[in-house]
Amino acid sequence: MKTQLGSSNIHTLPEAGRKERDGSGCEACPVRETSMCAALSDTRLEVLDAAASRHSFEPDETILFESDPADFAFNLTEGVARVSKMLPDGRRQITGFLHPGDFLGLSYQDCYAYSAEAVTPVKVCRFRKAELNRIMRDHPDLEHRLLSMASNELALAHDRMLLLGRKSAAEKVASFLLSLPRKEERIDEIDLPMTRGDIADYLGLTLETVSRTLSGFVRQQIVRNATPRIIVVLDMARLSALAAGEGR
Amino acid sequence: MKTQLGSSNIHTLPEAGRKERDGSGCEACPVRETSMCAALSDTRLEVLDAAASRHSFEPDETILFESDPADFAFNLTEGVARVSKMLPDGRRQITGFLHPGDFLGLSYQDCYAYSAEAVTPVKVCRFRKAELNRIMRDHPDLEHRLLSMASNELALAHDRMLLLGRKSAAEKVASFLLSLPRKEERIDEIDLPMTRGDIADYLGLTLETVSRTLSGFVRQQIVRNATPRIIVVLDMARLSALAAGEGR
DNA sequence: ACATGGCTTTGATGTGAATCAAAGCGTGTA
DNA sequence: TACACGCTTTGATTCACATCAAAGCCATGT
Repeated sequence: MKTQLGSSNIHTLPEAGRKERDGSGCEACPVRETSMCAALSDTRLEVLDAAASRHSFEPDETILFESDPADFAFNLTEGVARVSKMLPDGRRQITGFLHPGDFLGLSYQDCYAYSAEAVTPVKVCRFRKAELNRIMRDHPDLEHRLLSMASNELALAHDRMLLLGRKSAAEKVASFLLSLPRKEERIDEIDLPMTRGDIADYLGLTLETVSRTLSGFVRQQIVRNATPRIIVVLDMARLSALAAGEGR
Repeated sequence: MKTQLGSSNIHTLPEAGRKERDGSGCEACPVRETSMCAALSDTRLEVLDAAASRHSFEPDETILFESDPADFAFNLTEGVARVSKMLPDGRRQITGFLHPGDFLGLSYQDCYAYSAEAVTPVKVCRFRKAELNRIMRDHPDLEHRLLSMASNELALAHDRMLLLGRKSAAEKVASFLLSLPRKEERIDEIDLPMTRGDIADYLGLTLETVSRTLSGFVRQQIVRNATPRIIVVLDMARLSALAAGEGR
């Protein structure tokens, strides 16, 4: 999978993504307790609420674009997004998939160092960086929360480097499957909203290798394919061992 | 390069590394202006000074060890260190080389997620995490500084993922050479204090491939070998193009 | 000056994943 | 119902890098 510049893939215009008009604030927000917002009490959250504007993005729409001025930060409230970097000839590395509660756009540089696009329909809270910085000055708890989130991200980034630099294709795919969020009630079902090409660009492989590896897992009865998009884990022990780098 | 468990590679004992007795504080510290300490005025810095203990490590000595309780954070003041993660069978990924001014041990987990060892003789300021957190509460500027350092690290980590996942061996080695700090007066000289095996484990290659690639650069007159440890850049444009993924 | 040991370089060969190529399969649409 | 488009799977072949193996090159110490 080389470039990904489909027709709908327009750069971030000042008002990219549909702006939501309904005043649905933070009270009923699905990530109230898992995102950075958890750092603030209900009353203090009003400051963030006032600073936020809500936006929606359709699949493959660009949320922010590498090298654009980094004026905004985002809180992902619904859907799945991919963060990626490109080489001049189109080679792409997806550096992360974002899920509800994840923060996007932390950076003290002038321009974004990466792009982000919606994988599924996405909703975000958008903040002006300058305003967010002002709020952080007044609310150290928020800054503390962001530091702890950043430090967790850093730990995950180190795991990813180990994966990219030293794991085999099978180990990469196994690790990836286990890194995805699963529903508690269906703990053995893994949803893959992204394409094989996206997965390949995340794991440093080609889409053919991802597909072949997954087929191999099916043949070995490690997983079962409910649909191409839903994978059911049959042998969690084996999958975990592979992911940890213990099985061949 | 598989394991690296040489004789001197003892785990972090409570008092690993020689503790320095001389009271040389922060006034003359070489990283006063580049490390997290830059966030504090001279007077406020005394609080950090009081909380710090100074330690030295010889080459290959362990500064902190993966899975040990993460009680301390470190400020590297002199020397070069490597941060690494291992797979159970000994495959190793070096996730970063640390230079003076770099911070080590940020993490809100109970145990370190990686190991760190000295490459050259290293000096550090060591802080108890609990104490550092207390100081941060009283000095939001320090927390702000750490957040900005963490966000820079995160950006570098994303670059590293692009490198590991999508760059060729030549592009990896070129990127690596240009990522190393150079002296202003000798801007074309690159010092490689680490072994070819370390470089390989950093780039997701083998030491033979690193050596061959470097030899290739010499053959193509891109660099010259002053000693195996000192590389002189002859064609910076070509090297930069390679690193950026523009030359073949 | 001469061994020793650790790192680096170079060479021969092998292999896992990439590349090139062509079917399958599903889902939305006429 | 049938067509079409995009994604996925499978197959044949190639290639970049790994692996295995052997010198070379310094430092250090005797």
